[in-house]
Amino acid sequence: MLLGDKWTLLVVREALYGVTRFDAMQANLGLPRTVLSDRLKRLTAAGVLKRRPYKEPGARARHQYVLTPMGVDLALPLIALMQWGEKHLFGDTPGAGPAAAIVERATGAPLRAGLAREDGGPVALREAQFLINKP
Amino acid sequence: MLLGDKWTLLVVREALYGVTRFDAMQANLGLPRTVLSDRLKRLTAAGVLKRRPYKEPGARARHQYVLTPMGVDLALPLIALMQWGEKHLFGDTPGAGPAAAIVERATGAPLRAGLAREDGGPVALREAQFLINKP
DNA sequence: ACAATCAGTTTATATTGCGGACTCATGGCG
DNA sequence: CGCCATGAGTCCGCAATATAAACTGATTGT
Repeated sequence: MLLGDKWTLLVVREALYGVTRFDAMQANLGLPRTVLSDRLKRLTAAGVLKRRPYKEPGARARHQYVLTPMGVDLALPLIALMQWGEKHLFGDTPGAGPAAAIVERATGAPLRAGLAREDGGPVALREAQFLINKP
Repeated sequence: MLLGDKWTLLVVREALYGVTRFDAMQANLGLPRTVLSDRLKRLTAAGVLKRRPYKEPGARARHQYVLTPMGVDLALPLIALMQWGEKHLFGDTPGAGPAAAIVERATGAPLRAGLAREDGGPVALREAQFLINKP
C-alpha cells in the first residue's frame, strides 16, 4: 500500500513545493529520520521520486529527490485534498491560514480541483455517480 | 491527523459506494473489526459520517453510517487518487481493472478530475503553480 | 587538523495494528 | 416459550511500525 500512511503524501507535497533535500524535508515535517529515509526509499522504488546526485559549486556532492512525471501527477489528488481541508476543517491548526494557493502560472488566476467531462466542460460533484465494476 | 492511515479513506470510499453497514464494510475491506470500529468513531466525531438508526421492515433496528456533506466532498480527492492509481500503478493488483468509473448522472458521460479556473475553464496540471504562504 | 554539515543508520522504547475469540441485544422460528 | 442466527461491537495477546535520540561517515570550508 503505497500511500497509506501518515507521512508519504506529506513527503510528496514537500517535493511539489520544491523541497528536494533530506534535511530540509525532515526539518519542515518534523518526522523521524528513520521514517523519512524509509518513505523516500519506497517512493523512489515505486517510481514517484528519482534520486539524483548533484553538486552546487563550492559545496560537496549531495543528492536530491525530484518528482518523476508520475509524482507530478500526484499534485491533483493532493490539491483536491488540501482544498477539502481548507473548506471543512479549520479548527485544525488554529491561526494557520491555507498553507498554499494554487494559481495558473501564466495569469496568476486561482485554480480549483473539480470534475470535468472529456470535452473539458465542468460538472458539479453532485452530478457525479460511481459505476462499480463487480467481476 | 484525520486521514493519515491505511483504512480511513477506504472506509469513506465504501460509504461513497453506498455501503452503510458495519459488517458489509468489514467484509468488503477485510480489516479488523476493532480498527473499523475505531475509524467509524473518528469519522463520525470529525463530522464526515453520521450514525443513524434505521429499520428495514421485518428486521430489527440497526444503524447505518451515512456521509455528511463534508464526507460527500471527499469524493473529489478520492476520485483524483483513484484515477491517478489507474493511470500509474497497474501492476498493483494484476488482472483487476479499474474498480469504479465516474460518470455524469444525467448523461452517463465519463468524468475526470482536473483543475479549473473559477469561471470553469479547464487548466492543465503543468500550467499550475503553488504559491506558498510563509508566516 | 578541526568543527560543521548532510544524509543517513542503529538502538531501545512506545504505540498501533492485527486476528481471533468473546459479548450482547434482537428478531425469526419450531 | 426456548433456541439459534445475525449484526455490531469489545477484549486479549502478539506482531509490526513509529518515535526519539544518539551514533557513523563522508566531505569541506577555516
